[in-house]
Amino acid sequence: MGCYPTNVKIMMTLDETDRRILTHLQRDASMAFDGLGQAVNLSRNACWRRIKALEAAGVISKRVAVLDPQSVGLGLMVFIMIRTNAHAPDWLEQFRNATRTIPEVLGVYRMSGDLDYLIRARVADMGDYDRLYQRLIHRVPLSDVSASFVMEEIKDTTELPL
Amino acid sequence: MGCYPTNVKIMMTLDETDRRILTHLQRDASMAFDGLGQAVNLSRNACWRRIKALEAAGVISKRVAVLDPQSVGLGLMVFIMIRTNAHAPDWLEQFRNATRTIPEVLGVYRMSGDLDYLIRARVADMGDYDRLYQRLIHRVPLSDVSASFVMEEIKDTTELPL
DNA sequence: ACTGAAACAAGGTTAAC
DNA sequence: GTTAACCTTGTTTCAGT
Repeated sequence: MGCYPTNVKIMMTLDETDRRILTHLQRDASMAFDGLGQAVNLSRNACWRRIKALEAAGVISKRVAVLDPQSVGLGLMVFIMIRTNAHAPDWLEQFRNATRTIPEVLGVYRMSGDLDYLIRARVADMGDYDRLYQRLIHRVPLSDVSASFVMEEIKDTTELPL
Repeated sequence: MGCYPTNVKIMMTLDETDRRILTHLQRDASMAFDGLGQAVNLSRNACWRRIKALEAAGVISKRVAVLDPQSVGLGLMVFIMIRTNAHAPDWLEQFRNATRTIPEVLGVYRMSGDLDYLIRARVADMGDYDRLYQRLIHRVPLSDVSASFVMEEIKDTTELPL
C-alpha cells in the first residue's frame, strides 16, 4: 500500500522512543531530524536510523499532505449506508471497483451487523452528492441506500494512539 | 488546526498545475522538489513557490506520517452510532471534550437525520472496544448506542479529489 | 548493538534575471 | 516562470560506549 518497501512484514516492537517519534511524525512530518531529535532526546541520525527502520518495517506506510476540504470545495461530508441482499460472488467485486475508482469516496467498509456497507465521502454540496449517488447506482445495483450528512465535524484525525 | 499559518483565509483559485502538485503531495509528500517539478513540468522552485503559497493559503493544512494500523496493534475499526434525547446545552460540550480526548477515537460527527452522532474509532480487538465503550459512557451519559465493526476495509484514504 | 561526531551529498531556500 | 548560488538538512562513515 504505502510508498516504502514492505516485502518482509516483520512485527516490530516499538520502544518508548519509537512511540515518541511516531507521535511527532503523525502530527507533523515536516520536521527536520535535528528538531525531532531534540524533541525525543536523540542525535540527528540516531533519529534518522530509527525512522528508516520504521519505514522499512512498514510501521510508517507513507507521508502525505493533508488538504483543507473547504479550500478545495469539498465542504460536505456524507455517510452512505447500504443494505443489500445481493450477495452474489461478483456483485462485491463490482462494488469494490466502483467505490475505489470514485475519488469523492474516501472510505468504504464492509460491516458486521444489519448494516452491510458504509461509505464515507466528501462532496461540495447536496447537488454534488446527488451526482455521486447517481454515478454509484449506475455502476452497481443497490437496493437499500440511505445517506446521512455531517452537520459538524467534532473530530477528524489520522493520528493513531501509541 | 494545521501547522501552517492561516491568519488570513483567502480562497485561492487553483490552476491545473496546482492541482497536479496537490495530487502528488496527497499521495507522497516525501518527494523532493526536483522530482515533483519534473512530474508537473516545472523547475525546482517554481514548484517550491507554489507549494509555499498553498501552505500559506491553508490549502495544504499539514504533512503527516500515516501509520499502518496493524503494525501498531489497532487492527479493528469500529463505528459507534449514537441517538440521544439529551439536547441540553452542556451535554454536547461534554460529549465533544470526551471524544476529542480519547485517542482511539479518530472521527466524531454530528449528523443529520435520525442518527445523531457517529464515532469512528480504531481498537485492538473486541475487549479493547469494550474498554473504550466503558470509558466513553463513564464520561458522558449515553442512552441509545450501537456499534458496528468493520470486517473489510475496501477503501480508506485521505486523498481528496481535485 | 546502538550511540554521537564529523564529513559528505542532496535538497530546500533565496536572489537575480 | 527560470537559473544559479547558498546554506540548511538528509545521508554515510566511522569511532566510542
